[in-house]
Amino acid sequence: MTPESQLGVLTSRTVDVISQEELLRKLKRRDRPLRVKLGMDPTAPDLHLGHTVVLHKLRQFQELGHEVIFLIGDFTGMIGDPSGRSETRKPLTGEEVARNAETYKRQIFKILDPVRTQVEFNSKWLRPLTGQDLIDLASRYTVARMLERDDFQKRYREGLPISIHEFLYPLIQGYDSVVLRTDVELGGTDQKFNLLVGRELQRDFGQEPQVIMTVPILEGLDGVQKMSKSLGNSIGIEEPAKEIYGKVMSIPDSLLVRYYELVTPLAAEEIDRIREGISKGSLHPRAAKANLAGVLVTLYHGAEAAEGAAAAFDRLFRDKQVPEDVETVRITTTDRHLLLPIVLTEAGLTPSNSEARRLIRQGAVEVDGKRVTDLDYELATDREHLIRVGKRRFRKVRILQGG
RNA sequence: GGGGAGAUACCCAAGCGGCCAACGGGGGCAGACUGUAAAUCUGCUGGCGCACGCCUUCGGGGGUUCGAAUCCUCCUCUCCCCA
Repeated sequence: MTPESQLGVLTSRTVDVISQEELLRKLKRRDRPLRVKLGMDPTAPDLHLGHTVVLHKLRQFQELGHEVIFLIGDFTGMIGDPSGRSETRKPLTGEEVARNAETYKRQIFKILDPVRTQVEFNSKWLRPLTGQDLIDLASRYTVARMLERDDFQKRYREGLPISIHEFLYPLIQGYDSVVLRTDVELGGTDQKFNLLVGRELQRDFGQEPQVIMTVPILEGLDGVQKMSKSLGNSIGIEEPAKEIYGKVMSIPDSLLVRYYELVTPLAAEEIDRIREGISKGSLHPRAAKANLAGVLVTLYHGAEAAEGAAAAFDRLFRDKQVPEDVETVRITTTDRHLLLPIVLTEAGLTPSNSEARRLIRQGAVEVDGKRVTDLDYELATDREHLIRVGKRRFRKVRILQGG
């Protein structure tokens, strides 16, 4: 592939590329593969679709023969990422870091090619730094420039706290690029500032500055906020096939094409066809979404799992049938009967009796196919009951005498 | 170093001695409608064998009071102004 067409592929579906000219120049040099860096915190190794946006982009680099440096920020992780909340993070033990790293590898290699991926830990070169080294590093940047960063600026303006050590985070991240002699660094758009600091520092250290590329931040299930586990709107790539399938089906239509673009490995032409089909009305959004769900489940669990998930989904929601694999719970009681709210909680269908009562009052509970709104409803022992809470919580419950 | 403001439930934000488990908004959950979409409407949103009852909760500790999220005191944290 010519450097020009490589550039076309690599810059598609990105937000910033600083700069295209430099990237092209690097691509043209062809003396060695480019070193492309992605850094991640080792604290939350549960990757979700949001994380995969940048991984897909990295995969494209690999397919063009370049090398990925997957940097696990085990040192910076201890500082705490200021991009999020300013909560102090408990330091991780070496053991935890190692375990998280393994989890990362397992997850990222569902997308990345292990052969072309180098995994690094930044504690390797950061821990040996002396206080003097750190002061030297800190002297290379000014407070005014730090405050250019969006979230610092915003917090400063709004009178929210900013700890001094948060300024170290971008500096150190940039320093990693110096140590690794990175050619290109990728990240989400929220990383733009940090990535740029890396550029500046490399220049300051007499290196050719890295090109930085940012990819869009993926919206979560709510369609508005960024996908994040703590916001509860994420789809984890190691979630069960049925979960992934179901969650994908519930994304807003407005995100449909965006998901195709950002979190599937499908070719641009194919996505164009889908987009057109939807806008012309020849492809029902639901069908496009089912296809998307299938593609994603296949990616993470294989084709067979995807078929199973689709079948289970249709059974439950299209045919309105009870799922095939409902978990059975046994509850032992000394009474002859048990009250429904208590059974719900005991069976793990509701977090508390109060919540159970609320749901019953609201008509969200069915026992053996019949809606029950009586709080005093009692379940008979010696036989199995099928209980449903809301749309998708099912459980078979058997109440045993005993005690 | 001096002066001022503030810390309330998942988030924002009222309350400023009893009527407060705590207004309102967001979020979440549930029902109706659907394509498990969106939009919309409605209800719920601390726990307790279901209660005009009890327990826990308003940064942390101690105190005043019949009674405190509300008053006093000490502590911790945050912001602003001056130096």
